[in-house]
Amino acid sequence: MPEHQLKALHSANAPSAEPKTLVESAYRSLRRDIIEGRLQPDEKLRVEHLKDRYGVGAGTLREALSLLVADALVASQGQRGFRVAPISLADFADITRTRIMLECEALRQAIALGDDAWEGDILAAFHRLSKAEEKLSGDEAREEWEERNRVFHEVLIAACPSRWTKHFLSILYHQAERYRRLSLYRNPIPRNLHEEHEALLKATLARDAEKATAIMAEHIGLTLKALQQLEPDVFAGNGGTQA
Amino acid sequence: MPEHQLKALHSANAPSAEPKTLVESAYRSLRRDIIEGRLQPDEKLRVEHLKDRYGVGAGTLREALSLLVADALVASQGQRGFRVAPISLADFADITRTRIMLECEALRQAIALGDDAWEGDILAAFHRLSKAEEKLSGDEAREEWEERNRVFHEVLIAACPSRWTKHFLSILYHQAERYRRLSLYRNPIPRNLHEEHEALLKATLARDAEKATAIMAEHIGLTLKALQQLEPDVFAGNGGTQA
DNA sequence: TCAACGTTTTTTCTCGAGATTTTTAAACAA
DNA sequence: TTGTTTAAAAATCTCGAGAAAAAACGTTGA
Repeated sequence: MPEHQLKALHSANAPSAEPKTLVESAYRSLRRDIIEGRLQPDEKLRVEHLKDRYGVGAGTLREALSLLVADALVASQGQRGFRVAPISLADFADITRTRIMLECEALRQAIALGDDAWEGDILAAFHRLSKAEEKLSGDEAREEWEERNRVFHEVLIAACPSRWTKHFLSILYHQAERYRRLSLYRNPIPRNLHEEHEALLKATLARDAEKATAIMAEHIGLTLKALQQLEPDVFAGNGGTQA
Repeated sequence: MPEHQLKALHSANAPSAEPKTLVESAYRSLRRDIIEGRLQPDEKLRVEHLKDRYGVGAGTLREALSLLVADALVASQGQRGFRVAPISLADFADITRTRIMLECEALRQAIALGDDAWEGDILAAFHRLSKAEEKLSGDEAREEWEERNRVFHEVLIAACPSRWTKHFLSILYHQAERYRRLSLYRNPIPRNLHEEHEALLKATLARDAEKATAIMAEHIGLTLKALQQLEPDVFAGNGGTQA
């Protein structure tokens, strides 16, 4: 029964199956609020307050928080409750480097092993992403763009046979999403995301692994560069020197 | 406060700090029982039975199980409870390959960045491991050897600055430990573990990154080869074709 | 003014009981 | 015998209340 393990490994990005339990429902709401910044980094998560906010019991919320520890979006300290995982530039640099290593390797394998159906899926995901890019001006559309961007990256490496690599990448992607929002808000470097994605698409379909991975590394690294050129006050109240 | 995040990321292998809550206590006992095979792969984990076995309440045990989902040692299915994560040869092959990629990269960085204290720690860990290897004949000593082997691998890459790489490696190490026990029980290939570790030590201290990573890849890969040469009935009742 | 101590308040952690859902088993018809 | 429907049984999921710990606060003393 491979389905179970896949679901377990990819619990972080289950396509969009309806949450069947209150725990899962609270888990998703919490994760969304953390990634989108409504629950700020390093903020204390008091169970008594949050159980009203999300309309569940204390035990249920506690269980949802335990699941978020898996994604490293929440940190639990011994007997002193839960906190939103802190952020720092050093941490994002680590996330970016690790993600580049894994995602380039996955892409290399996908290019070597992908079949026709895989190519088709990539084209479809790219098309949907392009459509979302056009109407990115409105703030509402960002939600949709973020989702389609995730799917595009996911489909690119779908032909990679390593479940573990993809599992780790999905964790890193969600981590990076927190930082990406900071970057987009301030908009320091005007990027032409469409061209980046198109170059990635063409190199991949041409089965040019060297070129594709180079573009991918550049593409992922640009968000880090953007954040590095930002004033450090974005990370208000962090530790700062972790990695 | 870097300590929190480190603890969160490395929750899977907290050095040996006393468990301060019942949840953590149950979490450790459960993880131990799963890794050592007392709770068999794919076995159903009924909360009502297990809460007696571990002497905690239902909610507490449920929370501990949620934490184990993080390590992918337990899989939770919608509204149908928890299960021990299944095992398969394909899964172990994936674990091994991914681990080789990450651990070699980490070792390369450690060799480039390690200082004198790091070298000293490696020597100390190697010495303790060697002592444990001598008395490995008895079954009791395996516990100690396994722990010192883990520390040796951990210290080797301690100088690698990437917390995320080390976090993922600690997950993979625990996963591999389940399979390693299967391999040791049957003992198909007589390995000279001491020589392997010594070669690894010498190449690392000589700062020969190419040689060290080559030895590391061979060292990690041997357990997979041993299991591949074993009859497939070791994985009784698995899916078998996942990766 | 500052530091240390003990009390009060808040928060976390833990447990058992009740409501839904899934699974199992039996009964019945074709 | 086989398949479907129904009912009983088991397990999961959820909640609120009580015990233990940590944080906050004010008081006391130098």
